[in-house]
Amino acid sequence: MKDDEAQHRRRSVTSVDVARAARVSQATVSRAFNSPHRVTPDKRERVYDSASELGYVPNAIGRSLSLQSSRIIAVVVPAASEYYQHALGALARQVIPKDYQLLLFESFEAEHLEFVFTSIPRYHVDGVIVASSLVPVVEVQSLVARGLPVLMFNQEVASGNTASVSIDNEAGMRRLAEHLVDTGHRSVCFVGGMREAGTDRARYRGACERLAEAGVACRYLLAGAYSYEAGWEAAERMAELGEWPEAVMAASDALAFGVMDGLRERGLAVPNDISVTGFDGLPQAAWNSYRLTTIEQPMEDLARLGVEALVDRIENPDSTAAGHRRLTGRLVLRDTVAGRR
Amino acid sequence: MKDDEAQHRRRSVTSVDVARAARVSQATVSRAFNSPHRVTPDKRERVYDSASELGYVPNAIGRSLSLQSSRIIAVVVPAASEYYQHALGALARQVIPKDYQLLLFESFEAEHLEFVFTSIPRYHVDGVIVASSLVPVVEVQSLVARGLPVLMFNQEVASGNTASVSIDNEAGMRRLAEHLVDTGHRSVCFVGGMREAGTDRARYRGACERLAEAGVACRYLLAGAYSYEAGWEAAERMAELGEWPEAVMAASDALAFGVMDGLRERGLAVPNDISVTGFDGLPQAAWNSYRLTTIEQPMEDLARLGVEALVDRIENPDSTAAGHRRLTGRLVLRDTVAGRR
DNA sequence: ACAACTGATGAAAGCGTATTCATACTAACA
DNA sequence: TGTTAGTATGAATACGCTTTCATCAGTTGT
Repeated sequence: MKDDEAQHRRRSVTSVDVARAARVSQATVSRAFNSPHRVTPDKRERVYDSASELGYVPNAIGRSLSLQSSRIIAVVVPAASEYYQHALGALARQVIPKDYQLLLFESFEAEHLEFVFTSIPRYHVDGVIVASSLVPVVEVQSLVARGLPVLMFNQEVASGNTASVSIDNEAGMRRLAEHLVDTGHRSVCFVGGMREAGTDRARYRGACERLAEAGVACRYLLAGAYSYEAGWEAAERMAELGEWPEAVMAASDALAFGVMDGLRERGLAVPNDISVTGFDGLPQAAWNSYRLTTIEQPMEDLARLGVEALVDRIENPDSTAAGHRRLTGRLVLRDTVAGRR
Repeated sequence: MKDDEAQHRRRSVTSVDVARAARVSQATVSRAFNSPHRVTPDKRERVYDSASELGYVPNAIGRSLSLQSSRIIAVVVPAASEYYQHALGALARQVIPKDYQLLLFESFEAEHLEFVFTSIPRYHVDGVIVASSLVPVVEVQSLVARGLPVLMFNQEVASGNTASVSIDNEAGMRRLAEHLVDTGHRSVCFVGGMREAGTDRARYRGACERLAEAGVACRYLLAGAYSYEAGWEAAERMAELGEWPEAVMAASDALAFGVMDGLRERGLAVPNDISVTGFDGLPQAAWNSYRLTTIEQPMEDLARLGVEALVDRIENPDSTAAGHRRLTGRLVLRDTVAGRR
């Protein structure tokens, strides 16, 4: 019986209700919450009392409509990526203290993405974070054309009117390649995820160039995805080729795990028979079954910088905050690379 | 020059603009989009033409305010949990076709949770999904008291006015325990995550009871978290105890991975020297370095059922959809349990 | 041919908030 | 004490949408 009030969905408490209870105008209630110094202490107290008694919380929808700003940021992430799930967490942590919320748009497949991008403008979000390796440039441009501040996460973007943040993929791979060269590797197989991904190209370029400088052969093997399974299959493909390289550079940690397990399954010891490197610095890279030598992305810094740039653009429309921010990854030496000869 | 329109944040196109361009009333524009059959074809066409020409998209904020319903569901997930990240993906997939969006509330620490729960009502979401093992019952009750439909994901809840969905944790662990009994194990160590988590208790109970029935000893070891690191430390703790059990039942896969690596680090072979079981069925459980025998949660089904129950309550306030929905997990036999004697 | 009905349409109200504008009041200054 | 500056407040409006209500045109039935 005591909860029969909760049974039927009752109209929620509005600032008008509070105003009536506190015997002030609705405007005063609004002021009491948004600019307390503009209200005399006694009325302010009355408002607060009535508010907490009635269980009043300001309605963000009404607020958004009035303010023409929702304090919500849309974030587009692929559903099944370990890396982007971590990024999402980091972004959430950065966004909260700035008093924004994240409206989640998970992208499953390419065709779903189109739907995602058409529905984003409906919500009148203050900004958009695109965290996804496969970016439909046209769609993003349509958001930008609407005057929406956009941040590309983990993506280097040339265009002047969208902000982006990523680590220096090319430099990261160079350092990894350099490490392989220094440890005497003479042949390398680069396992890429998807040709279309900008990060893939940059990482391959970094590996290629540094290896070429040292006269080390580097072949490109396309795994087709950034997943454990794709890595596993890449190892399979390498087995079919008959000749093992001295090292495998995977375009991502997830791929590297699959590659390692695939190699081991075929009786090769990592790193004694063959070295493996990853990229990203996922938590699993530190797990004892892998102990993967990799480039670790400074997620928190990346997220902080990105969110700062985006929020700057949101709150200061003609700021110069567009352009790319590039951080350097950290080379983490673990146990998957051994010296040759 | 061509993009200088996009430079200054222009007022967005509203239904009034479209109405003017199409020479109809604003009401007709609204009708053209929401109940097309109520508008004559010629005007409808004119509206659509003007709309696409102006790049009009209905403003969800205004719509929410008018409809008293935002078609947004808040979801509370812990930031760093592999399991809940998967759940989040599954929930997103289920929610989209029903035309809802997810507003993300990541919970980092206990004190942050309070802030989360107080800010949820602001957004006038249509419902809330709490996916988190540590549930502040008081906070949830405050939402329920507001008349907000709430779904507890991965949580068995007795209370009549909140829906919940989970697998049968007790039965799952029983089957795992039964498997260990059948394969001749005579001593088991159960590695729990957190005593306060409801799932932990249910899983321990399931293991305990079935093992007791077979006269098998079962000790409880508290890891303190559901993480790889906690599992690793649990293995360390077991080493200090001096005597190895014949099998370790971890309360989650994440724990099991840590336990396995910890055991191997100490020279024990899994499963030859010691068996290990997990719980949840994370993707990593299928990875070749672990091949973990575990109970797999039917994530998609769980998410579908949960979302159905929640949406039912949202759209049909006096539905009977409260109460607990329980699915059975699937026993996945892989390579971490070996026959004894 | 006229009444009764049906269907399309526009005007207007309402959703909850922030803010402008006008007004009443207090304090300060000469 | 009369004028002015300043402050606290309420009334009214705008934000973009859906929906009710009233109106008007067109159709059917007798």
